[in-house]
Amino acid sequence: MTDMTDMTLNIREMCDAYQVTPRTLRFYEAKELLFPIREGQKRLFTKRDRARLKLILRGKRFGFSLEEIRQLLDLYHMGDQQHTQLLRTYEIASERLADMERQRDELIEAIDELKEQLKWGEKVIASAKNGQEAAE
Amino acid sequence: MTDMTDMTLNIREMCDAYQVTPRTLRFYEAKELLFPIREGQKRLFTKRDRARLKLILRGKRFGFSLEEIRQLLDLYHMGDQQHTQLLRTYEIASERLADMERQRDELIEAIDELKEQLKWGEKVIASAKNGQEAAE
DNA sequence: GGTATAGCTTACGTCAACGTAAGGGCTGTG
DNA sequence: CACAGCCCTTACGTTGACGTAAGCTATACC
Repeated sequence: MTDMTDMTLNIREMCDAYQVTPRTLRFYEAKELLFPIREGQKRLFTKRDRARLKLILRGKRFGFSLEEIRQLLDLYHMGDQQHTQLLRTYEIASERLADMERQRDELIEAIDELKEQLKWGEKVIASAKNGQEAAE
Repeated sequence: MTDMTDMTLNIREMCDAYQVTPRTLRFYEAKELLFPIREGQKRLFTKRDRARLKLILRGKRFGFSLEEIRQLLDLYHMGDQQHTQLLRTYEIASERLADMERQRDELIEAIDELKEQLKWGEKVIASAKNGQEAAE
């Protein structure tokens, strides 16, 4: 077996893998969302960074700010934290979960409503088309 | 019956009703998301404005930009549009709907995962507590 | 008439999340 | 060694969605 060393990606590979720009990755590092190791001055992104980036991108799609995401990430990465900090993180995550559930419910409702509107739109379009045909 | 005239709200009432600032309402008017009528130079928000504002605020919670929302609003308000414009609006709304459905699915998945993490967090917290008790 | 209250306009300020430009370093290749 | 190709840092620019301050206006009340 080819020594499947705990593969790291350089910045270019990382960008291609996740459809982001180098600037974005460096920005996330500056904001302490990612912690690539260094080889000389070049960044090497680990498996851990890849897991975190996935979560970051997902969080963004749900409208969370990077700061909120940073706090959430802590939850996924607490091994030897202090108890109180851990509790705080747990609370934050619980709130976030409630947010997400609310958002999900509202989203489901909004989807229904929009579907209704689209049905209505189809009717209008169809009748407009008929009107046009009649005018020809 | 007290003449239930098609009640309009002034800017203050509107703000209180929807938890937004006057600046926000003026901003939305400038961006042509709302169309309050004028009494002198004062704005009066109609039932239509209230319906639109609800949709705007919801759209925002889903991470849509004001411009995207503006296009969507057209769908809820097309009476005498031209056919092509109407079609375009319909398309935009359809895309938006697809977005929302994707978002919903992803959200549901993320909720599950976060729940898992929280369960795990509970375990860590519980065991940390035991350790502390044992140390006392 | 004075002034408090509410609303208005104009315009500059702010914050997040990057974009983009400028200049420097390392490595390999002809 | 010259030059290309990547990567790096520093730092100013940009966009969206308002915040905020300054100064004007109209109505209400004393």
